[in-house]
Amino acid sequence: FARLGVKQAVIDGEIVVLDDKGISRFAALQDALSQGAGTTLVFYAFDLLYLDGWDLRGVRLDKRKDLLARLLSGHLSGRSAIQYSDHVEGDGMALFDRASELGLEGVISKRTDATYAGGRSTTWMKSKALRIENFVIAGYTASAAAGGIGALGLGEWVDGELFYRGKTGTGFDAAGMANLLRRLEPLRIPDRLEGMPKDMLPVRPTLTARIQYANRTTDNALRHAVFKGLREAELSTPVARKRKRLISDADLAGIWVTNPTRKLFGTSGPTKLDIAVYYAAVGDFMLPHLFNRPVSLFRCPTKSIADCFFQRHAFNGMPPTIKVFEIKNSDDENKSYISVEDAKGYLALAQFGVIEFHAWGTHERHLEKPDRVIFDLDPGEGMEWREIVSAAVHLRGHLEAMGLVPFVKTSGGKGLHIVVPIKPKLGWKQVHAATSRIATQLAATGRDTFVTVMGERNRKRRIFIDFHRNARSATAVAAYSLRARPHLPASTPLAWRDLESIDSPEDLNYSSLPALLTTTGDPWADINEAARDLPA
DNA sequence: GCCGCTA
DNA sequence: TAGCGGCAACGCTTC
DNA sequence: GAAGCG
Ligand SMILES: [Mn+2]
Ligand SMILES: [Mn+2]
Repeated sequence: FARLGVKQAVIDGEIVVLDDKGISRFAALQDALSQGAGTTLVFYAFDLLYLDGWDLRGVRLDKRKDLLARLLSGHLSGRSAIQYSDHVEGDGMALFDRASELGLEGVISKRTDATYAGGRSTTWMKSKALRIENFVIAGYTASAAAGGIGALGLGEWVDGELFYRGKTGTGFDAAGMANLLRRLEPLRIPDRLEGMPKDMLPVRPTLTARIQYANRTTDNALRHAVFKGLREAELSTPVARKRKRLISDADLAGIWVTNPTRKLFGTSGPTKLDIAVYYAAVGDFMLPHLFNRPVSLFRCPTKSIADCFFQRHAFNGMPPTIKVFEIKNSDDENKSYISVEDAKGYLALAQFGVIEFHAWGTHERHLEKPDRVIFDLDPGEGMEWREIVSAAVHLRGHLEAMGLVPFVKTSGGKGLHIVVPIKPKLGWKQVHAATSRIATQLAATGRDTFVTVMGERNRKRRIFIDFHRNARSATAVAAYSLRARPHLPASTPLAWRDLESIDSPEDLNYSSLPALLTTTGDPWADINEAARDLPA
């Protein structure tokens, strides 16, 4: 400001932080203000109220901006900390559409002949851009005239509860509608959400749609909602391979649970039966990775998510075919441990409220010689999904250069697991140390991206390479295990070529995964043949 | 979710 | 017999 | 030695 050719001026404007596309991001400004340094603040000047003795508040807007532009001109470059906030006269609608497209927050419109007025007034208005967000499809209205569906009923999860948010009747063509109808019809359920119209047919809220809308009514319903497509994961179809059946029809017929309709968390969402059905559906793919490994179960037998607990020892009432054996702990005491060794025991665990399976990186037959190691990439706050993906690809290259064959799965949360099959030759101490070295080497290639230490605040905006899952008695969530969170995401093995096409790992969950697996099969089917020697 | 104790 | 309470991991790292 | 972490 000191360089401007002026003694005193009052300039109205806004301080912003721009992202790499030059778009103002409020969240980035908050970050910048709380962290103090490191980012570049920019002041956008949009009005001039006073200039060297002249009060300009009574002057027309177009004249004021003209003066402002002349005051600043000659002092600004594209990188200056002060920028002139330019305007467009005339076609407001076209500008608004373009702003929506670019993902801008919206448009401010002002009358060119207006004098300055602080606060709200009729001479200017703010038009928030249309936004696209995800909503659950909670129902639909049937309409023969429209070709099946009249409108989709939309829902939104808030604290584990589903609320009706209105409907949309536009955005789908004939083919899209036929597909939607085919998907929605089998999902019909009896109970309507509060506020849902009487002619709407409620469905299980398992499909998510991208919905564009302008704003919300006072009771939070969407205005001008437009269907922009289903949000779902898409995976590649490999050359057909025969599905090896590990679960027989007799096993399936024997599935039994008490309280099948018990909602796991809160008043809506998945039930105990959903868990049983999911594990029955994925068992053929999951069991090869689970059989005969010491396993810890994460159980949620009651309604309260806070009462969930880990169980690694044998327990009363256990399914009879769950195997029990002894393992010495670090104090040399014998403790009972368990493993799954047939489909019957596996399927029976749903009755005990088992949601998650966590396995050791070894088999009972050679307990002290691990056969799989895992690098758990944990994103710190502020890490984007695509950054985790590129970190995983980076680590893959590193491991392949060592002659190893890495596999990838989602963790079920926000991270990724890189799993490497190894020949069971080294002991736990050596394996843990070897993975520590690999993690440290990787971290050295990007100090700003990676950390290998657990505690430390520095995990913010970094990826923690957690190699400690490779210590004796440590576990990692098993391939295809669900996670005990509201929409039951699954830890999902992926083909490397599919990794980049996933944009939100929560789309891989108890409801979507069984169908996806019937076309993809298990991308880890050949993992055991890929075991190599881990350099000690 | 299950078991064992108590009223 | 209905109801209630106890119970269901662990080892390593970091402070 | 206690607290945090997964
Ligand atoms: Mn993780
Ligand atoms: Mn971790």
